[in-house]
Order: sequence, then structure tokens, then C-alpha cells
Amino acid sequence: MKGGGGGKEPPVEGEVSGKRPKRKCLQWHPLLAKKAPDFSEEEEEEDEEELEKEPVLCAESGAQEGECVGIEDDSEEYSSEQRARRPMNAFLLFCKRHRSLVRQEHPRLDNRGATKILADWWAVLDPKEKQKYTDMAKEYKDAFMKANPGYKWCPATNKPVKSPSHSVSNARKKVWALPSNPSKDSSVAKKHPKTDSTPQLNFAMADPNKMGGLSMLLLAGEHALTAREISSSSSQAGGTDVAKHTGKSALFQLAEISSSPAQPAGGSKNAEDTSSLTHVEASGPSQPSSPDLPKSCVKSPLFQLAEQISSSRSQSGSEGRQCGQSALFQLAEMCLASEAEKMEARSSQPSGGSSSLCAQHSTSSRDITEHEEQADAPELPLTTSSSSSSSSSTSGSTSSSPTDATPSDLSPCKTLKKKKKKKENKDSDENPASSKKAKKRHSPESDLDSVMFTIEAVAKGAWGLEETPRKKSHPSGSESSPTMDQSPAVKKKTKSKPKKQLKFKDDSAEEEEEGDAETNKSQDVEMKTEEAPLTPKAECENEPDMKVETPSGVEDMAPHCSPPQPTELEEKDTDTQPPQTRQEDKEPEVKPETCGSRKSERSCKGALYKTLVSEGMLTSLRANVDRGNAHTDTHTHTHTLATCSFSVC
DNA sequence: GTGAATGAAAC
DNA sequence: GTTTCATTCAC
Repeated sequence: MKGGGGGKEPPVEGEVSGKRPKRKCLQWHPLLAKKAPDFSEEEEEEDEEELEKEPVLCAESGAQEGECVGIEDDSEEYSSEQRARRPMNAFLLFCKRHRSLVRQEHPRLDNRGATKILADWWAVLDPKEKQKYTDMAKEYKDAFMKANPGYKWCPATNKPVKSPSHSVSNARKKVWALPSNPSKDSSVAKKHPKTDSTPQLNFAMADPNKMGGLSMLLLAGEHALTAREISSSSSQAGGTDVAKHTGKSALFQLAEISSSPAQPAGGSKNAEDTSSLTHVEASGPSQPSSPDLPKSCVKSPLFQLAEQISSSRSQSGSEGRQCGQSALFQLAEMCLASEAEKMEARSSQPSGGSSSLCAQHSTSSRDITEHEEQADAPELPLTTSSSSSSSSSTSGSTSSSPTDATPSDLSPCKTLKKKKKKKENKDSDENPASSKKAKKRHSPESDLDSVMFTIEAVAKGAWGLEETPRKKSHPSGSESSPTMDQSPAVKKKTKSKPKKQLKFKDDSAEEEEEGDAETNKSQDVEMKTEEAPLTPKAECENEPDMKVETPSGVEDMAPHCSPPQPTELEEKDTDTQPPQTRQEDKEPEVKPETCGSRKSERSCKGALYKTLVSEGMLTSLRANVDRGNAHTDTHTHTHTLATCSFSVC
């Protein structure tokens, strides 16, 4: 499987082979580039170092641009991709942040399935939560725009520019280069902007790709330094305006960088990596992640950024800006967290999952904690993140292949078109509503998992919780219950939707045999559950809410397990399944056509869910399930408990 | 390369 | 109102 590490690893190869144009994400570039060919093996550990080193070198040299660029001529390859990526929207941010969790929970589930779940989750998400993400997205976008003033959302369209050869590179690079922008201080970093094509190329090429995330950081750091030369470490906020700007851009970059996938580097390194990242984020005292590296160089920038961030936060209190920064900061954290999660997930999967998580947790937790304290803003409580973040780590080098070149010529737009066409076909085939369903269907397993998961969540209401770690914040004071309830519930429904299709089939057959079938399912579920690492993330606070809705059995675990919502879910799987089925049955009626549009569907689901809840359907179902699965549950529960403990640790 | 989701911008 | 693209990665 590429999957495990592969997913990202490939990128590494990519360089040479050059594949995956898509990946190009900003994040990827840098890292990938770093991965440099030099290393053949050892790579993992050293890769990281190198990665950092390279940038460092550049930094040292001072002329980052030229040399760096030069170094990697290859970079041209990147150039194709260099084009800045669109900033993620709220949903994407959400996905990025939580995907790993979902995947952890459902190892089998592929991204598509995870996306579905996330979508459901998103639908259910409290407005507040959404708002947070929305805000973050906004901030992110703003920062992005600042960085890339001239950026057009769909460069592709512009393609004209892209003439085969240079055009491409320019366009993409531009993005990076663009940042230049205007007036802002950040301009320094961006300096090369687009104004001159030539320079730009160099600059653009060089920086982003070669420099990699670090490079970016360096640049940012420079700016920052400039702004706050003063503050080498303590700086507080000095925050001059400039600093702020810088910080922002820096943050933005940081976010991008952070988002860069964790490096494939081996899991073993994770610990180290993690530490390095951690310190970076944490802004902790500078510790050199790796002695080898010129720490000062490397760290400095990163460290500075971190400092800035932290300082900004502290300041922020007084200033309004904080919001923006915090958002960005959060974003960065999210990215890191997500990566970390990934790392964890991967590493954990093979082995034992939960344990690994715990370990990581502990490790990073401290750092994270600090951050959280500082940052913690309301926003992302993200428990998840915490866990994941910790893991984080690795900076990886990921790499994706820069390569890609490819298509770029045409411009992404074209490429996309293909996709779209496909989609269209699908849609056209069926009604709107149906179309969705049809799509959903792809893999039974995934669907099942997702369904199970959803069901569980619904039963417990965990989902809502999970998602929102922030929810904790309490969403609702008075309303809380309703909102909370709904969300989870909705989720369920939502989920059901995807499942429905699958389930329908199953249900029809299964329902008849429910007795046996359930048992089997439950077992299956358990199996899955076991496989799944169980995560953690959870939100204890939610529990209460959950309980409210789901008084029944699961509660036991829920309380403790807050983190492991997923876990809970799993437990429920067994139980839930049956219920699920039923719900689904009902849903079909409602959902189907009504919800032609995505939103509408979600809404419908939500409504249905509410209805069901009100009716007490869920409760009754659960009860039934519990009874039916009693023995099975016992098993599961035990397992769950264990899990919980873990998470708790 | 595709898909699965949502959302934002461009068209 | 439609397209494109953003993220992620197994397939």
C-alpha cells in the first residue's frame, strides 16, 4: 500500500518518476524537493536533516534564492506545480484536520469514505464550529492573498500564460513569487515577485521548492527578524506592525509547510521528528532537533516563527489581530496535527495503534499543551489535534513528486475538467439525489465502516463531539443539548445516506435475518474496531451531551472515553448496526429526492435525525441492539474500556 | 488519474 | 448557474 507510508512516500519517488501532479500542494513541494536524490537510503533520518540543512544552507548563504535555486535545478520540475494552491476552504480545513482521525478510526476506510464521513460530520457540525473553520479559512485566504496578491483562483483558466515551457513555470512559481506583493513587509520574502519574469523564476523556483518549507520559514523568519530584530527569543510582541505582517505571512507559510505531509521517513524517526517539530511549534526553547544541523540556522527561522506566533498570541490578547494570527496559527497546528495523526495512524496501525498514540500523546502533549494554553483559543481545542499534533512530527520530507510536471502545462483546469466530466456523467445518469447515492456506493467495506462509524456516533452522539473538540467550548449553553444532539444525530443521518445505498441492499437481506445477521455484523464490526486504533481524540466534555441523547448502554464507556469517540463508536457498532438499518429505512423516504442539493440533503438528514431522536427511535433501537448483542457487547465493551484507558493515559 | 465531500472563486 | 480547484490517498 502506498497507503501507509506510501501515500506520501510516493512523492518522493515522484521526483524522479514524476508523477502525481495533483499533489502538488504547496506543502509538498518544498519537502519533496528536499528529499533529494542524494540520499538513497538512510534517508529517513537524514532526509529530514538534509531537508533542513538545505534550507539552512541557503539561508546561510544568504542569497537564498540564487543558490538555492540553482541547487535544485530540478526544481524546474516543481515549477510546474509551483503554482500556488488555492487556500483551503473551511470544509477542507476541517477535512484536513480530522481526516486522520477518521482514518484512524476506520483504517479500512479509504479517503473517499473518510471524506464522506467528514462531510457528514461537517454537516452536523455546530455552527460555531463551522464558523471557526470558516474564520480560519478566511484568515488563511487573506494571508494567502497577501502573499499572492495577484493570485487568481483558477489560474488554469488563465492558461494562456502557460505556454508550454516557461509559462508553466512562471505561473506556478508565481504563486510563490507573487507573494510579493505589494506593499507589505512581507514583500521581502516575496521580493522577487512577479515583477520581473526572470528574477522571479529564479526566486520562485528556488525558494519554494528547494528551500522547502524550511526555506519558506527562513524567509519568513528573515522578515520577522527584520521586523523584530530585536527579539531574538523573547520578543514578545514587539510586535510592530511589521512584525505582525511578517508573522502573518510567516504563519501562512508555516501553515503550508506544516501541512506538508509528514515525511515518510520512517516511523521510527517519528519520535525525533516529532520533537523537532514540536519544539518548533511550541516555540520552545530552541532545541535543535538534530544536532547535526546547523541548528541555529535552521532553527532560527522556525524558532523565530514560533516565537512570533506565540508572541503574537500573547499580544493578540490586546490587539485584535490575534484573531487572524490565531486562526493561522491554528491552521498551522492543524496541519501539523493532521500530519502527526497520519504518522501516528500509520505507525500505530501496524503495531498497536492505541499504545502508540498514547506514547505520542505524552510526548507531544507537553509541547502542545503549551501551545494550546497560549493559543488555545477557543477554536481548536481539537483534542484531536493535540494528540495528533504531538505526533506530528516529522517533518517530513515528504515529497512528492514535484514532478509533475506535467499536466501543468495545460493547467490544472484542464485536468480538472476530466474529473468534472466524470462527475457530470454520474450526475446525469441519475437524479440529483440518486446521483449522490450512486456515487457513494463505491466500496462496500468502506461504506460499511463509515456506516458503522456513523451509527455509533449517532448513537452516542460522539461524532458531534468528536468533531468538535471545540464544541467543548460549549456550544451551547442553554441550547447545548439541542444543538449537540442534533449534530450527532444529524450526522448519523447524514451518514446514513451514504450507507443507505449499501445498507439498503444489506438491509433488505439482512433485515430478514436480522438475528443472525446482526450477530455477524456485530462481530465484524468488532473486528474492525479492534483493528482500528481507536482514537483518541475525543472530547470528554461532550460526553455529557452524548449521554443525554444516548442514555443507553454505551454510556459506560463514553464517560471515560471521551477522547475516543471513535472508540465508542466502535462499541456501538455492534449495537448500532441494527438501529442503523432502521433509521436508514426511514431516511430513504425523506431524503431521497428532497435533498437534491448537497446542502439540502444534509438539512434533510438533520431534520430526520431530529425527528428520530424525538421519537426515541434511537433509544429504543439501541436498547434492542444492546440486548441482542449483549454478549457480543461484553466483548466490545471490554475492549472499549481498554481503549478508553488508553486514551486517557 | 479518480473519487468523495464542501466551498469559494471564476466564468 | 456551471466549472474549477482546494485536501487526502487507496484504488
